Amino acid sequence: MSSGRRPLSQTQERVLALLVAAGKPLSAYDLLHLLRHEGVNAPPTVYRALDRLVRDGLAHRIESLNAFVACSRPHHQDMASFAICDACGVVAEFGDGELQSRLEALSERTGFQAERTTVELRGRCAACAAHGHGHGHVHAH
Amino acid sequence: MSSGRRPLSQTQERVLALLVAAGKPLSAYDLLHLLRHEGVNAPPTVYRALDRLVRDGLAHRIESLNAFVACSRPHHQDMASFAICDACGVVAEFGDGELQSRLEALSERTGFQAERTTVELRGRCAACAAHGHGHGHVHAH
DNA sequence: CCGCAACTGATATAGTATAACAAAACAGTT
DNA sequence: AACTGTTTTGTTATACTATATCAGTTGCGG
Ligand SMILES: [Zn+2]
Ligand SMILES: [Zn+2]
Ligand SMILES: [Zn+2]
Ligand SMILES: [Zn+2]
Repeated sequence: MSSGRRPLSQTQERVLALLVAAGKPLSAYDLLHLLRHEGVNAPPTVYRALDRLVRDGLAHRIESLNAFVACSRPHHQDMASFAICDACGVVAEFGDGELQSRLEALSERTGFQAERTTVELRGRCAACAAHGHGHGHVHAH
Repeated sequence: MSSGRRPLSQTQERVLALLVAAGKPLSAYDLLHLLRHEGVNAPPTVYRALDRLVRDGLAHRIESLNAFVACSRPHHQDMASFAICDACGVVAEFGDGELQSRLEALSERTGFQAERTTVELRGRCAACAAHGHGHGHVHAH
Protein backbone atom coordinates (compact mmCIF):
# COMPACT_ATOMS: atom_id res chain seq x y z
CA MET A 1 0.00 0.00 0.00
CA SER A 2 1.04 3.58 -0.51
CA SER A 3 1.89 5.10 2.84
CA GLY A 4 1.05 8.80 2.88
CA ARG A 5 0.85 10.96 -0.19
CA ARG A 6 3.29 11.58 -2.95
CA PRO A 7 5.92 14.22 -2.49
CA LEU A 8 5.51 17.42 -4.44
CA SER A 9 6.97 17.57 -7.91
CA GLN A 10 9.53 20.17 -8.87
CA THR A 11 6.91 22.45 -10.41
CA GLN A 12 4.57 22.07 -7.48
CA GLU A 13 7.40 22.93 -5.07
CA ARG A 14 8.29 25.99 -7.12
CA VAL A 15 4.71 27.24 -7.24
CA LEU A 16 4.31 26.77 -3.52
CA ALA A 17 7.62 28.51 -2.84
CA LEU A 18 6.52 31.48 -4.95
CA LEU A 19 3.20 31.72 -3.12
CA VAL A 20 4.94 31.57 0.24
CA ALA A 21 7.50 34.16 -0.81
CA ALA A 22 4.80 36.50 -2.09
CA GLY A 23 2.89 36.38 1.19
CA LYS A 24 -0.21 37.42 -0.69
CA PRO A 25 -2.44 36.10 -3.42
CA LEU A 26 -1.04 35.56 -6.89
CA SER A 27 -3.06 34.78 -9.97
CA ALA A 28 -2.23 31.73 -12.04
CA TYR A 29 -0.83 34.06 -14.68
CA ASP A 30 1.28 35.95 -12.15
CA LEU A 31 2.83 32.59 -11.33
CA LEU A 32 3.19 31.74 -14.98
CA HIS A 33 5.10 34.97 -15.63
CA LEU A 34 7.38 34.25 -12.66
CA LEU A 35 8.05 30.76 -13.99
CA ARG A 36 8.78 31.70 -17.59
CA HIS A 37 12.45 31.94 -16.65
CA GLU A 38 12.40 28.36 -15.50
CA GLY A 39 11.01 26.67 -18.54
CA VAL A 40 7.34 26.72 -17.60
CA ASN A 41 5.46 28.40 -20.38
CA ALA A 42 1.91 27.12 -20.54
CA PRO A 43 -1.10 27.83 -18.34
CA PRO A 44 -2.08 24.19 -17.79
CA THR A 45 1.19 23.44 -16.05
CA VAL A 46 0.53 26.15 -13.50
CA TYR A 47 -3.13 25.27 -13.04
CA ARG A 48 -2.26 21.63 -12.52
CA ALA A 49 0.31 22.44 -9.88
CA LEU A 50 -2.21 24.70 -8.17
CA ASP A 51 -4.85 21.96 -8.27
CA ARG A 52 -2.51 19.65 -6.50
CA LEU A 53 -1.55 22.22 -3.85
CA VAL A 54 -5.18 23.08 -3.20
CA ARG A 55 -6.22 19.42 -3.03
CA ASP A 56 -3.42 18.85 -0.57
CA GLY A 57 -4.34 21.79 1.63
CA LEU A 58 -1.12 23.67 0.99
CA ALA A 59 -2.75 26.54 -0.84
CA HIS A 60 -6.20 28.08 -1.15
CA ARG A 61 -8.09 29.68 -3.95
CA ILE A 62 -9.47 33.14 -3.16
CA GLU A 63 -12.68 33.22 -5.13
CA SER A 64 -13.26 36.92 -5.00
CA LEU A 65 -9.82 37.56 -6.48
CA ASN A 66 -9.42 34.63 -8.85
CA ALA A 67 -6.09 34.09 -7.18
CA PHE A 68 -4.22 31.68 -4.96
CA VAL A 69 -2.48 32.02 -1.64
CA ALA A 70 -0.27 29.73 0.43
CA CYS A 71 -2.02 28.16 3.39
CA SER A 72 -0.85 29.62 6.65
CA ARG A 73 -1.41 26.41 8.61
CA PRO A 74 -0.84 23.61 6.13
CA HIS A 75 -3.13 20.60 6.04
CA HIS A 76 -5.62 21.87 8.58
CA GLN A 77 -8.92 20.08 8.24
CA ASP A 78 -11.29 22.78 9.42
CA MET A 79 -12.66 25.38 7.09
CA ALA A 80 -10.61 28.46 6.29
CA SER A 81 -11.79 32.04 6.14
CA PHE A 82 -9.97 35.03 4.74
CA ALA A 83 -9.73 38.74 5.45
CA ILE A 84 -8.37 40.49 2.38
CA CYS A 85 -7.11 44.06 2.46
CA ASP A 86 -8.00 45.89 -0.73
CA ALA A 87 -5.47 48.59 0.02
CA CYS A 88 -2.27 46.61 0.61
CA GLY A 89 -3.26 43.20 -0.63
CA VAL A 90 -2.40 41.20 2.47
CA VAL A 91 -4.56 38.26 3.32
CA ALA A 92 -5.15 36.93 6.81
CA GLU A 93 -6.33 33.35 7.01
CA PHE A 94 -8.25 32.34 10.07
CA GLY A 95 -10.18 29.40 11.35
CA ASP A 96 -13.21 30.16 13.44
CA GLY A 97 -14.85 27.32 15.26
CA GLU A 98 -17.99 29.27 16.05
CA LEU A 99 -18.39 30.36 12.49
CA GLN A 100 -18.02 26.80 11.36
CA SER A 101 -20.49 25.53 13.97
CA ARG A 102 -22.93 28.12 12.86
CA LEU A 103 -22.69 27.01 9.26
CA GLU A 104 -22.92 23.37 10.23
CA ALA A 105 -26.05 24.10 12.25
CA LEU A 106 -27.49 25.70 9.17
CA SER A 107 -26.78 22.58 7.15
CA GLU A 108 -28.47 20.55 9.85
CA ARG A 109 -31.62 22.67 9.70
CA THR A 110 -31.94 22.89 5.97
CA GLY A 111 -30.56 19.55 4.87
CA PHE A 112 -28.01 21.24 2.66
CA GLN A 113 -24.83 19.19 2.57
CA ALA A 114 -21.92 21.54 2.24
CA GLU A 115 -18.76 20.18 0.71
CA ARG A 116 -16.87 23.39 0.43
CA THR A 117 -17.36 26.72 2.14
CA THR A 118 -16.06 30.09 1.05
CA VAL A 119 -15.84 32.93 3.54
CA GLU A 120 -14.06 36.04 2.34
CA LEU A 121 -14.06 39.46 3.94
CA ARG A 122 -12.97 42.34 1.73
CA GLY A 123 -12.00 45.66 3.23
CA ARG A 124 -9.02 47.32 4.94
CA CYS A 125 -6.64 45.74 7.38
CA ALA A 126 -6.08 47.54 10.68
CA ALA A 127 -2.86 49.15 9.45
CA CYS A 128 -4.35 50.51 6.25
CA ALA A 129 -7.54 51.68 7.93
CA ALA A 130 -5.44 53.67 10.43
CA HIS A 131 -3.05 55.19 7.90
CA GLY A 132 -5.59 56.93 5.78
CA HIS A 133 -4.98 54.38 3.05
CA GLY A 134 -8.67 54.76 2.95
CA HIS A 135 -9.32 54.62 -0.75
CA GLY A 136 -6.44 53.02 -2.53
CA HIS A 137 -6.59 49.88 -4.60
CA VAL A 138 -4.19 47.09 -5.15
CA HIS A 139 -3.28 46.52 -8.76
CA ALA A 140 -2.08 43.21 -10.06
CA HIS A 141 0.17 44.73 -12.73
CA MET B 1 -33.39 67.20 -4.88
CA SER B 2 -33.76 63.79 -6.48
CA SER B 3 -36.23 61.78 -4.45
CA GLY B 4 -35.29 58.11 -4.43
CA ARG B 5 -33.16 56.47 -7.06
CA ARG B 6 -33.54 56.38 -10.76
CA PRO B 7 -35.84 53.82 -12.27
CA LEU B 8 -34.24 50.90 -14.04
CA SER B 9 -33.46 51.31 -17.70
CA GLN B 10 -34.93 48.99 -20.27
CA THR B 11 -31.79 46.85 -20.38
CA GLN B 12 -31.53 46.71 -16.63
CA GLU B 13 -35.15 45.61 -16.36
CA ARG B 14 -34.60 42.92 -18.96
CA VAL B 15 -31.53 41.56 -17.22
CA LEU B 16 -33.29 41.49 -13.89
CA ALA B 17 -36.31 39.78 -15.42
CA LEU B 18 -34.09 37.11 -16.96
CA LEU B 19 -32.36 36.48 -13.65
CA VAL B 20 -35.67 36.20 -11.84
CA ALA B 21 -37.08 33.88 -14.49
CA ALA B 22 -34.02 31.65 -14.38
CA GLY B 23 -34.25 31.21 -10.63
CA LYS B 24 -30.59 30.33 -10.58
CA PRO B 25 -27.29 31.97 -11.38
CA LEU B 26 -26.55 33.06 -14.92
CA SER B 27 -23.21 34.21 -16.20
CA ALA B 28 -22.90 37.56 -17.91
CA TYR B 29 -22.47 35.70 -21.18
CA ASP B 30 -25.52 33.54 -20.57
CA LEU B 31 -27.43 36.80 -20.28
CA LEU B 32 -25.74 38.19 -23.33
CA HIS B 33 -26.82 35.19 -25.40
CA LEU B 34 -30.37 35.54 -24.13
CA LEU B 35 -30.36 39.20 -25.09
CA ARG B 36 -28.91 38.81 -28.57
CA HIS B 37 -32.45 38.57 -29.91
CA GLU B 38 -33.26 41.92 -28.45
CA GLY B 39 -30.49 43.95 -29.92
CA VAL B 40 -27.98 43.67 -27.10
CA ASN B 41 -24.77 42.33 -28.53
CA ALA B 42 -21.82 43.54 -26.53
CA PRO B 43 -20.53 42.39 -23.16
CA PRO B 44 -20.16 45.86 -21.63
CA THR B 45 -23.89 46.47 -21.93
CA VAL B 46 -24.63 43.40 -19.85
CA TYR B 47 -21.90 44.06 -17.31
CA ARG B 48 -23.09 47.62 -16.87
CA ALA B 49 -26.64 46.52 -16.24
CA LEU B 50 -25.39 43.93 -13.76
CA ASP B 51 -23.28 46.55 -11.97
CA ARG B 52 -26.33 48.67 -11.50
CA LEU B 53 -28.46 45.80 -10.24
CA VAL B 54 -25.79 44.70 -7.80
CA ARG B 55 -25.18 48.25 -6.57
CA ASP B 56 -28.91 48.58 -6.03
CA GLY B 57 -29.24 45.30 -4.14
CA LEU B 58 -31.45 43.67 -6.74
CA ALA B 59 -28.94 41.02 -7.72
CA HIS B 60 -25.84 39.41 -6.27
CA ARG B 61 -22.64 38.15 -7.73
CA ILE B 62 -21.75 34.59 -6.82
CA GLU B 63 -17.98 34.67 -6.64
CA SER B 64 -17.41 30.95 -6.75
CA LEU B 65 -19.39 30.68 -9.99
CA ASN B 66 -18.55 33.94 -11.70
CA ALA B 67 -22.26 34.35 -12.13
CA PHE B 68 -25.17 36.49 -11.02
CA VAL B 69 -28.44 35.74 -9.31
CA ALA B 70 -31.54 37.79 -8.52
CA CYS B 71 -31.82 38.84 -4.90
CA SER B 72 -34.54 36.95 -3.09
CA ARG B 73 -35.32 39.82 -0.74
CA PRO B 74 -34.56 42.98 -2.68
CA HIS B 75 -32.74 45.88 -1.06
CA HIS B 76 -32.05 44.13 2.24
CA GLN B 77 -29.19 45.82 4.05
CA ASP B 78 -27.75 42.90 5.96
CA MET B 79 -25.20 40.62 4.43
CA ALA B 80 -26.29 37.77 2.21
CA SER B 81 -25.05 34.20 2.23
CA PHE B 82 -25.64 31.52 -0.36
CA ALA B 83 -26.05 27.77 -0.45
CA ILE B 84 -25.40 26.54 -3.96
CA CYS B 85 -26.31 23.06 -5.12
CA ASP B 86 -23.70 21.68 -7.50
CA ALA B 87 -26.10 18.99 -8.68
CA CYS B 88 -29.17 21.00 -9.71
CA GLY B 89 -27.81 24.53 -9.66
CA VAL B 90 -30.35 26.06 -7.32
CA VAL B 91 -29.18 28.77 -4.99
CA ALA B 92 -30.71 29.54 -1.63
CA GLU B 93 -30.00 33.00 -0.29
CA PHE B 94 -30.17 33.47 3.43
CA GLY B 95 -29.42 36.13 5.97
CA ASP B 96 -28.04 34.97 9.24
CA GLY B 97 -27.83 37.43 12.07
CA GLU B 98 -25.59 35.28 14.19
CA LEU B 99 -23.21 34.68 11.35
CA GLN B 100 -23.06 38.38 10.72
CA SER B 101 -22.52 39.16 14.41
CA ARG B 102 -19.74 36.64 14.50
CA LEU B 103 -18.00 38.28 11.59
CA GLU B 104 -18.51 41.72 13.04
CA ALA B 105 -17.02 40.55 16.33
CA LEU B 106 -14.05 39.35 14.39
CA SER B 107 -13.62 42.76 12.81
CA GLU B 108 -13.81 44.28 16.24
CA ARG B 109 -11.04 42.05 17.59
CA THR B 110 -8.67 42.38 14.67
CA GLY B 111 -9.33 45.91 13.51
CA PHE B 112 -10.12 44.67 10.02
CA GLN B 113 -12.78 46.85 8.46
CA ALA B 114 -14.93 44.71 6.23
CA GLU B 115 -16.75 46.43 3.42
CA ARG B 116 -18.02 43.37 1.67
CA THR B 117 -18.44 39.81 2.84
CA THR B 118 -18.75 36.70 0.74
CA VAL B 119 -20.21 33.52 2.25
CA GLU B 120 -20.87 30.72 -0.18
CA LEU B 121 -21.61 27.09 0.62
CA ARG B 122 -21.12 24.62 -2.19
CA GLY B 123 -22.61 21.15 -1.98
CA ARG B 124 -25.95 19.39 -2.49
CA CYS B 125 -29.35 20.69 -1.60
CA ALA B 126 -31.59 18.46 0.52
CA ALA B 127 -33.50 17.16 -2.49
CA CYS B 128 -30.40 16.22 -4.47
CA ALA B 129 -28.64 14.72 -1.49
CA ALA B 130 -31.67 12.48 -0.89
CA HIS B 131 -32.20 11.41 -4.50
CA GLY B 132 -28.82 9.94 -5.07
CA HIS B 133 -27.97 12.86 -7.28
CA GLY B 134 -24.82 12.35 -5.35
CA HIS B 135 -22.24 12.97 -8.02
CA GLY B 136 -23.73 14.93 -10.85
CA HIS B 137 -22.58 18.31 -12.03
CA VAL B 138 -24.39 21.28 -13.42
CA HIS B 139 -23.19 22.38 -16.82
CA ALA B 140 -23.65 25.92 -18.07
CA HIS B 141 -24.01 24.93 -21.74
C1' DC C 1 -30.68 76.46 -23.74
C1' DC C 2 -26.84 74.56 -21.03
C1' DG C 3 -24.42 71.39 -18.22
C1' DC C 4 -24.14 67.20 -15.79
C1' DA C 5 -24.90 62.42 -14.88
C1' DA C 6 -26.22 58.03 -16.35
C1' DC C 7 -26.66 54.97 -19.91
C1' DT C 8 -25.60 52.90 -24.46
C1' DG C 9 -23.05 51.30 -28.79
C1' DA C 10 -19.10 49.56 -30.75
C1' DT C 11 -14.56 47.83 -31.05
C1' DA C 12 -10.72 46.11 -29.10
C1' DT C 13 -8.20 43.97 -25.69
C1' DA C 14 -6.99 41.89 -21.24
C1' DG C 15 -7.33 38.29 -17.97
C1' DT C 16 -8.83 33.60 -16.37
C1' DA C 17 -9.40 28.64 -17.27
C1' DT C 18 -9.94 24.21 -19.68
C1' DA C 19 -9.96 20.57 -23.62
C1' DA C 20 -7.45 17.20 -25.83
C1' DC C 21 -3.69 14.37 -26.89
C1' DA C 22 0.95 12.75 -26.73
C1' DA C 23 4.99 11.86 -24.07
C1' DA C 24 7.62 11.17 -20.04
C1' DA C 25 8.38 10.08 -15.06
C1' DC C 26 7.35 7.27 -11.14
C1' DA C 27 6.16 3.57 -7.98
C1' DG C 28 4.75 -0.96 -7.03
C1' DT C 29 4.53 -5.85 -8.84
C1' DT C 30 5.98 -9.88 -11.00
C1' DA D 1 14.27 -6.05 -15.98
C1' DA D 2 9.70 -5.88 -17.95
C1' DC D 3 4.88 -4.77 -17.00
C1' DT D 4 1.18 -1.80 -15.32
C1' DG D 5 -1.40 1.87 -13.56
C1' DT D 6 -1.12 6.58 -12.03
C1' DT D 7 0.65 11.12 -12.03
C1' DT D 8 2.81 14.70 -14.08
C1' DT D 9 4.32 17.39 -17.95
C1' DG D 10 4.48 19.53 -22.77
C1' DT D 11 2.02 21.67 -26.36
C1' DT D 12 -1.53 23.68 -29.01
C1' DA D 13 -5.72 25.41 -29.31
C1' DT D 14 -9.79 27.26 -27.55
C1' DA D 15 -13.41 28.83 -24.33
C1' DC D 16 -14.95 31.80 -20.89
C1' DT D 17 -14.92 36.14 -18.04
C1' DA D 18 -14.15 41.10 -17.72
C1' DT D 19 -12.57 45.77 -18.72
C1' DA D 20 -10.67 49.93 -21.46
C1' DT D 21 -11.81 53.47 -24.45
C1' DC D 22 -14.25 56.81 -26.91
C1' DA D 23 -18.07 58.56 -29.15
C1' DG D 24 -22.95 59.30 -29.00
C1' DT D 25 -27.39 59.61 -26.56
C1' DT D 26 -30.93 60.51 -23.22
C1' DG D 27 -33.09 62.60 -19.20
C1' DC D 28 -33.29 66.07 -15.92
C1' DG D 29 -32.36 70.28 -13.16
C1' DG D 30 -30.83 75.06 -13.33
ZN1 LIG E 1 -5.30 27.03 5.18
ZN1 LIG F 1 -3.79 46.72 4.34
ZN1 LIG G 1 -30.16 39.54 -1.44
ZN1 LIG H 1 -29.97 20.26 -5.80
